Amino acid sequence: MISGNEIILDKTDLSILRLMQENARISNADLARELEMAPSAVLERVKKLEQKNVILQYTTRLNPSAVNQKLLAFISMKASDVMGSSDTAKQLAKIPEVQEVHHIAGEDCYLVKVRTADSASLMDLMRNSFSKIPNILSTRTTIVLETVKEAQQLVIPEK
Amino acid sequence: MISGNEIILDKTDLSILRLMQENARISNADLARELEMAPSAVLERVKKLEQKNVILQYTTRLNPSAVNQKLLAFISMKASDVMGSSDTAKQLAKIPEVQEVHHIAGEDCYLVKVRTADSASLMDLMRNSFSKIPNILSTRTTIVLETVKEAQQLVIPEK
DNA sequence: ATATATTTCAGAATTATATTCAATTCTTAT
DNA sequence: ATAAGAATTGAATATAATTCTGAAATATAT
Repeated sequence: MISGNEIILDKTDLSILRLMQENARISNADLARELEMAPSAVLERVKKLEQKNVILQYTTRLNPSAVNQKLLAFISMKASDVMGSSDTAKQLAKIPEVQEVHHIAGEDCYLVKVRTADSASLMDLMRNSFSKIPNILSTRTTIVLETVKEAQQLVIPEK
Repeated sequence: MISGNEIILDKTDLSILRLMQENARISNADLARELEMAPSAVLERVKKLEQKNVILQYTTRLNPSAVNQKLLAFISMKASDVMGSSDTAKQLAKIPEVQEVHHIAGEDCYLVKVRTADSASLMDLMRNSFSKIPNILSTRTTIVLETVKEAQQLVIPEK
């Protein structure tokens, strides 16, 4: 095998993924019933999908309000990164409140999705975390008033 | 209780949520071991968290490339919605390729996160789905070159 | 075409887990 | 203090996960 990493998924794999994306806690037995296969066969496929890095994570979507993460914002920023190096992005990614970091087309630009308790917490974050990252030339914050559709990953407070 | 829907989560609940957000397929037995509690007690809490809508969904994060969703873009749009009604957002939310729909501050503005196979698919989507939604006055597409951090929900092809 | 290797699958056996429930302990308000 | 309600435990049993083996199907090499 010279080529390398082309991942081929058949109909059965895709069905498994569809069911597990919908409900990650579906039992292997139920999966097998849906697919009309033996549980052992299904289990083997799931393990391969994990190994092949098709399945990245089983996660739980939480109600943001319930864990006191009521403010959602997108911050776009201009940075003076040298081509190829993206230390800025990596440092942004380390901040727990930062849910997503995307390097976007156009300029030296990053788009960051942030979730905090309120606007005061967001300002704290910008003062204490963002301001310590070098290369950031400017930021522009967009507050989300209402989210109609979403999948998320939240920062759960210690206590 | 006159107030109504204040959800109170204790330390144990938060630990459960933290563990389950990290790995939705953790067994109840393992959860109990981690928390040094009886499995039955943990199970009861998890069920309550589901009932109280703290837990929204157990989901599986997939490798976008593996399911042929290689292009990620953010589309910001101006719409002529009447205050309060947000049919536009609801219609956007119905499109499977649309992962997120946020109503953002500033003007009558929506921010939409879209994932497709490639730029041709994105253009198809804009021609065939977006253009059929009334009230949209203008759109601006931002292509993501690289994602450094993310949680997602993907459209899995039928076959 | 044929042999060989690889992959996929089903079914049985074993081990582990989920689930239920009655009894008990812990909380909280009075 | 104490009653009422909530949460937890532990044991029993119902379900499920996991492992293994061999058969079948598929792919690859000769």
